[in-house]
Amino acid sequence: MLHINILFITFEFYSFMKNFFDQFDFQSNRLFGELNSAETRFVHKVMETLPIKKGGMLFYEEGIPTGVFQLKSGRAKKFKRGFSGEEQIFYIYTKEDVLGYHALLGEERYQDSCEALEDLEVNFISKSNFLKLLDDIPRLKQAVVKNISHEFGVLANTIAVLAQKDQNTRLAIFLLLLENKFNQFNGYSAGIDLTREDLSNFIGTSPESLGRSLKQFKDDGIIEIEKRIIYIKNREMLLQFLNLDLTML
Amino acid sequence: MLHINILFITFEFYSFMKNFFDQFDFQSNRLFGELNSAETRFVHKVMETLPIKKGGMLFYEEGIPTGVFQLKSGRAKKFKRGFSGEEQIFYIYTKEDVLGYHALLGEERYQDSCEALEDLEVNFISKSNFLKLLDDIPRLKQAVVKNISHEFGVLANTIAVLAQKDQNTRLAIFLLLLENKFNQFNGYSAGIDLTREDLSNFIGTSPESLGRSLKQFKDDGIIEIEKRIIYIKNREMLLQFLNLDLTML
DNA sequence: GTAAATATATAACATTTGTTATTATTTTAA
DNA sequence: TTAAAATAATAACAAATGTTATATATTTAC
Repeated sequence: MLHINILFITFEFYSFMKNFFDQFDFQSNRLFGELNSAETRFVHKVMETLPIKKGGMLFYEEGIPTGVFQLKSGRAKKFKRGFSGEEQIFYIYTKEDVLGYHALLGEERYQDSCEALEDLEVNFISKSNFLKLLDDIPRLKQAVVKNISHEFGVLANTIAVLAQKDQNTRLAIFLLLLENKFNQFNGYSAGIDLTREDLSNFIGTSPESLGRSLKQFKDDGIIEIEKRIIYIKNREMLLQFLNLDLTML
Repeated sequence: MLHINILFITFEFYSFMKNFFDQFDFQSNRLFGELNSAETRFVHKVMETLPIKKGGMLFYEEGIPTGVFQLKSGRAKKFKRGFSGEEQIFYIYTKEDVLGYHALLGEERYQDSCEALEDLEVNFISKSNFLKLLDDIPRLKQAVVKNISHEFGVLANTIAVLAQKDQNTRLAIFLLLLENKFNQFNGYSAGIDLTREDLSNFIGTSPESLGRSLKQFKDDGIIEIEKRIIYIKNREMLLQFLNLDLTML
């Protein structure tokens, strides 16, 4: 009886976590996944491999759209600059993610910038080829539109976190999200490897103030840091920041 | 010579302000505006007028999509609830705005909630009728997709403001935006009329702390308050919070 | 119109975050 | 490998924001 109960809790918990991660994930890695093998062949035909160095730009805010990218390996940050020029990161792309299609679906210019966080291998599809793919594969167009709609919800969720949560809570949330995102292809956790500046530009604080929160988490045994890589040691304590109604789990 | 210079400054200033307002405006009031008269007749044919009382819900987060709304009069807030249930407003719709189409373009459920801030007159288009319109008028579908893409940029800009700016700056920005949005159909300013709770749920603070910022603005002669309505008295001082490079204006 | 309920304004104190400065560590380039 | 440059960690103090409490004003319901 107890055993069954535990299984039930576990199932509820995993579905909560899945929902939590989905709410903050663009899921653009699924875009080409729903195609059949003939369509997939079409897509791969027009892809060209492109190496991009760490620090290189995939595209610039206000730049004229060139095409669509899929990351084969590496990570890239998407950000916007405010009036005063400060960088605000609002997403980090990883392996398999597709990006750059917003500007092709109506807007004339890129609305944000994308920069490689490390050396990237990228599959590139030129603007004309991608628009042709959308025309030839209605299911792909439908999937892209659906995904943009989903991404809208992700940004709305991000707004809620940034506007409502204090710094430690924001850090807890982003650590959970980043570890999930960075390690979904590994069987183990390789930790969270970001410069303090990037991490602080993501959670909305200064690097010094972020450092203080990290130290608190270290002192509480929630995380460990080696070099600059953050390892989560106590996931439960991070989840407590979410202020969940645990009776439902 | 001086005269020409002043004109130049004025032009630059207005184009800056226009750009500023556009960056934070969904512009969904333009959606039906680009249609020709025959298409417009089609659209109006399937619209039905719907009165909604203050506090009434146009739709709920997680609810099954019913259709699309256009406000004929009144204002409505769009919000999402965080894990702990706190309301985060991320947009306020006014006269002419069209809303509710995200959920129809792929997502199964509404991703956010929309509530009438006052008694509304609404034009409603049912889901099936709207989807038929999108099929019959490709230009409309194109415009909707383009607009969602634009809205994505608005949310990204909102994220940058909420993550990077302190409370007084956020208040200054939102006051400028709200006054522009609320009074774009009037020749004069009728001020900003929102409950303190709604305003604080928009700028990301508590009503008490918002009150303190409002008091500071009052003491500095930036605003005046009557009943709860906020009147901007010194627009220049609000603009200074934007930290602009004024040499370009 | 009046009482009750709700919303707003304000102040005082606690906590969090921003900022400046200094030291330690890591990375880069010669 | 080593020196220089860049990044990260930490501390101390200043400023901003959260929180609790109380008084005032406004709206609602009878």
